[in-house]
Amino acid sequence: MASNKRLGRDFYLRDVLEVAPELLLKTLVMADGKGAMARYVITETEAYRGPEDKACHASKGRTNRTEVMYHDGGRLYVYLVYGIHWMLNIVTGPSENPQAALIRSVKDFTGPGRVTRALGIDRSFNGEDLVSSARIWIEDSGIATGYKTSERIGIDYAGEYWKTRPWRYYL
DNA sequence: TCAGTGATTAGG
DNA sequence: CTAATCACTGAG
Repeated sequence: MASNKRLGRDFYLRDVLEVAPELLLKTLVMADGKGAMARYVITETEAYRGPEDKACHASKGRTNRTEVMYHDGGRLYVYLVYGIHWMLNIVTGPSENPQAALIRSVKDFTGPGRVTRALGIDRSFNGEDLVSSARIWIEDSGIATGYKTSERIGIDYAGEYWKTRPWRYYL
């Protein structure tokens, strides 16, 4: 029987290159506070890894915006891009080690901006802790899987090396 | 193919 | 204060 159990801190404390692919097929759960829960299976992620990664916001240093990425893994990093779209990221790794996994798609909602629109994610979720939050968390479906990889999308500015890292993971 | 949109950042 | 940039999307 599938475990349907909330993932604990240890899951998120590992390197983003381990966590990002393992998020595939896990279930993102949203509770509305009135007893209703919506469940979304994660189908596409990307890894952003440390100050050296020119595509990672932490490559520009520690700022108010990037502060949450310096926390222990398990927090959410939510920011607005192009003035329109909220991006949902899961902070990974130990503290002082800025990394995050971008949730690009869940089942039925393809594209990071569409995911947050469908789920009602906005800046109020920035910093939320998936390990203790009453309104959002991730459950282990107990299903193992294979996956594909590719270059990350939308980071042409990062230069040839970082642009070509195969850090996008999808089913 | 390309405009929209506004938070964030660097710089004067 | 100004100006540039942007981990995207939908319309045409």
